[in-house]
Amino acid sequence: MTKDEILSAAAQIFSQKGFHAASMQDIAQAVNLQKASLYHHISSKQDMLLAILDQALDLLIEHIEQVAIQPLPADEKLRLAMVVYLQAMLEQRDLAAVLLLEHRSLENQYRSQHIPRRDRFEQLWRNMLREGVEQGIFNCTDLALASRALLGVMNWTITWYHPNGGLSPINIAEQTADLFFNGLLKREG
Amino acid sequence: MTKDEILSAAAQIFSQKGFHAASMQDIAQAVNLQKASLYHHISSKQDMLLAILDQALDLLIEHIEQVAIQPLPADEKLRLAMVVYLQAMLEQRDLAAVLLLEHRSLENQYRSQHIPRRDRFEQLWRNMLREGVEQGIFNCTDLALASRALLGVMNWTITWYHPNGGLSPINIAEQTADLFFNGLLKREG
DNA sequence: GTCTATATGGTGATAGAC
DNA sequence: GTCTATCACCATATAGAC
Repeated sequence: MTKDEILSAAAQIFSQKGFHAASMQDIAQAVNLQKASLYHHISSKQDMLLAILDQALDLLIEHIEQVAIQPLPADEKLRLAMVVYLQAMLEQRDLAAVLLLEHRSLENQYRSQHIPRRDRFEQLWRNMLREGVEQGIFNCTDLALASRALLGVMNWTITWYHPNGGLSPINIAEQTADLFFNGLLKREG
Repeated sequence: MTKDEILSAAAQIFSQKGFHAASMQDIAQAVNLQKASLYHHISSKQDMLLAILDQALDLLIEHIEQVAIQPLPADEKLRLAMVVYLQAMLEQRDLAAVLLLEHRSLENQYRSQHIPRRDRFEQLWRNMLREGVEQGIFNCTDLALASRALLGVMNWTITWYHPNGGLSPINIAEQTADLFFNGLLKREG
């Protein structure tokens, strides 16, 4: 048994039941161990949560940064980032769900380790929006609000997506990007 | 002590700590009772959660329905609904946060009571989108996806809004509606 | 309607054998 | 590295006095 296998099982259970409703017993059972044996690999339940959050954030940051550094027009870059982000999110649903919905279960001491990385992640989105404003192609009066709207429209997907629901991740990603870029209203003419 | 006072305190604590992390002890303390005394007013913790979810949903449905029945052009109607919804949500943050983030802590038997109302709520949004499509003013190929994007951009607000954060609810509501209607891209010309 | 006391069971975590 | 056994604690909920 490896630490990664345990974290993977834990992520699945945390995402299904929520951090506090999930017990060490549940996790041990999922990997066919006694719960005491888990503590050979991890030091506490909070420690597991932090590890999962960091792992999820690393995964997403890595994807987004690869897009962010490319010399593309801001609209193409942001669209690509949205598609890449949504695909990664929906293909690693357990990790993403824990990152987005369980991060508040982190106790203060652990949270202070995690927060800086999360800020950097949000900064990536804000910077991509800023580029578009500077290039005169984004219509955006408040960068902070726009980046939160952008994250909202993407992150909320984790609350309703099911892999057998008819829409594929790429399909969802493209349509969501279209809607966010063009808006709901039909253009005149 | 009334049931409503207890539910109100419970909503605040559920929204702060999450349902499972909040104890009956916490709630009793918040209303200056012994935890055993709570059971004179409510029958279980799950019962409290269901009551809060229903209360929150009632509040929001009531607001949205009042807008939905008005004979307005679809774009004006949806914009008004968004503003009304966001204002109600941000002014009743505790209720809304429990509704949006803790509903999955409901056990199956309780959930089956709650789900039909929730479906009706989502149907209200979908219908308003449909009206706009029928009137030829909304650009929307997939009603289900668009309504989820719409709910995402609004509901995510509950995860970051703080009343002393500079932006007022009405301010947030107007800007969010603008962005969702017009899109991020600047129009040509 | 609120209290004290308690039943009953699960929790995260540790000790120490193998 | 995994086990059995156990600790100390907290959870939801109930019983019954006042």
